[in-house]
Amino acid sequence: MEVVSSLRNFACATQLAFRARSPYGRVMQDLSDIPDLNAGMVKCGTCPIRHRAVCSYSSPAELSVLDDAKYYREYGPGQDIVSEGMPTQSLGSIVTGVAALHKTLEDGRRQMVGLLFPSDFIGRPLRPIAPYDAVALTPVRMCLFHRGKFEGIMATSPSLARRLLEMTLDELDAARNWMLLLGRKTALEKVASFIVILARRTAVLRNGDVHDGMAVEVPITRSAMAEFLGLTIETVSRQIGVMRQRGVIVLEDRRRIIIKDAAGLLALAGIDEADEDQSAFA
Amino acid sequence: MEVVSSLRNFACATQLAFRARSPYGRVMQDLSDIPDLNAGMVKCGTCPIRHRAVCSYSSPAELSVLDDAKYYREYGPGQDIVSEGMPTQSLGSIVTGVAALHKTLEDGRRQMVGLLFPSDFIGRPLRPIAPYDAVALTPVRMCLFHRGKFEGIMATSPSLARRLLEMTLDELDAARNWMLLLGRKTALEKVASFIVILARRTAVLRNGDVHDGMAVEVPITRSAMAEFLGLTIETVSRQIGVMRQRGVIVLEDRRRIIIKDAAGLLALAGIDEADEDQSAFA
DNA sequence: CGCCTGTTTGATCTACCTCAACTGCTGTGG
DNA sequence: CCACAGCAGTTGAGGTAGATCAAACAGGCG
Repeated sequence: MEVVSSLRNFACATQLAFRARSPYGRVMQDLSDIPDLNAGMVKCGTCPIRHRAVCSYSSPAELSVLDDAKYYREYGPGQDIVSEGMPTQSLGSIVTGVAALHKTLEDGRRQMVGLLFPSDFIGRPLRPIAPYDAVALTPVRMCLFHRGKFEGIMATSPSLARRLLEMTLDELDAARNWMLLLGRKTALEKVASFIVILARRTAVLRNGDVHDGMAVEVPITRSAMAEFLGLTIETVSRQIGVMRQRGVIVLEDRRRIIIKDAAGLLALAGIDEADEDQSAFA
Repeated sequence: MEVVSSLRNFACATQLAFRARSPYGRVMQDLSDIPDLNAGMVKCGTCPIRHRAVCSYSSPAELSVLDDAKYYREYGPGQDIVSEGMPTQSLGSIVTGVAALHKTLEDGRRQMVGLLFPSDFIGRPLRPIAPYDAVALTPVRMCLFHRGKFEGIMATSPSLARRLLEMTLDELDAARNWMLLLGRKTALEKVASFIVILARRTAVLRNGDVHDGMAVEVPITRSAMAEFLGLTIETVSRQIGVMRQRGVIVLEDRRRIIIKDAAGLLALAGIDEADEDQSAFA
């Protein structure tokens, strides 16, 4: 378990760095409207998310079945991967990039309900109608399977189902931590918690811990942060300001934060150390 | 899928009625501190939750293995079933009663993160440390397995794992709807949504729909409602008052609500009809 | 009858939202 | 090369939904 979780974090942090250095504009988005079925296609055995994605327990024989069935597709920032209420004909893993799941009320109020990094899985076997939007926040490359094909493979290969159960249980834990945040934390605690989440992803990659002086890349806009936290962008911005004034963090750049006082940040987030290794969103 | 969901709802509504007629006091709770390993023990084949619990896909042969491994235990209202941060040596299904999962911040702020009815599963295979408290809200009877034994059975019998995956995916959907509620709905919408959730459980039991004049049993206290909704008890009470004044509902009793204007209630809850059959917490 | 717990109601306070103006960066076109 | 449009982010002023503090009320149980 520990290994899997470290690897997940590795992927995420890699992505953060990538995103920060390469902000993409509208042109990229339009280009990627064209499905890219071949470019950069990789054999499962050498896939960067091989050891942490839904296929990580699959044997070489099972992998070759997946190899034959899979196809790649790319999405530009802001582009929909799946749309709420629409049937999805395919499902699969994020290979590179960051995506978000959203739910929306009729009047347009939106709440992010998932923040997904490389190796995370999008789509529900056996349920064709998507209960949320999935949107690419950065350029995203997906490794996809047609729904029916995937369900068929899953029925004959228990290792896929087992890994999917494990990942789903982890996501459920994360969702529950997130519910505590949404329902009971103050704005300051919410923003501090979000920075801690990012910091832990980054730290685990280096086999380290969250420590004073470490830099954290923020892979998403203030607006996406606000949707994550159930706040407005103004409140997010103000709370970041508060933490800056208190000397807990320094903004190196709008997308890069230096943690000056890790203990203070943890305290602001209302997180006890015991939660540390339980889940992505402790 | 449809059948399963109807049956789930049947169990819940049964429970609601039971709870409303039989409020238990402290004495019951003390009695139930003594594990009750035999009384009311039932063969899996005739178990009331047989067709919707984690075992619902198990063959007769598999059931007899479960039959040998299982034991019952009862919990009184307010009693802990599992405690956050503690190792759990067993896991299993609710046979009768209602239980809640809570997460707590150091200063005592609490958020409910799960509301569980008969056939729902408590405990995570492969993760011995519980990330939340589980508390009985009414008298609860659990059908339990020792952790190691359950994991062993799961490894050899894919039908258990498959059903558990299905249930976990449903819970994740529910959690995401709940996140939308916590992050973006107003107090009035939250309370209206909660009543709609209860009403749908009740309605589906009768193979009907939420309609004017229907009665809804509220299985939990205002305080538990507040913890569910991320509000205070006072606010919950006031919003119920608002709906009463507007003629949307009538309180027959503190634990029993008559819906006068179902369409109005749905509108207040900010739920569109399309969500109707997607999840317990649409 | 009187206590205890759960609920309602009232008065005030405040954290966060809303509306609005401004800053700074990036890309674009003259 | 500069001007300026467009967007993400910050900052400010003011309003409000919901929390907090406090008191009254209702039902069940000893």
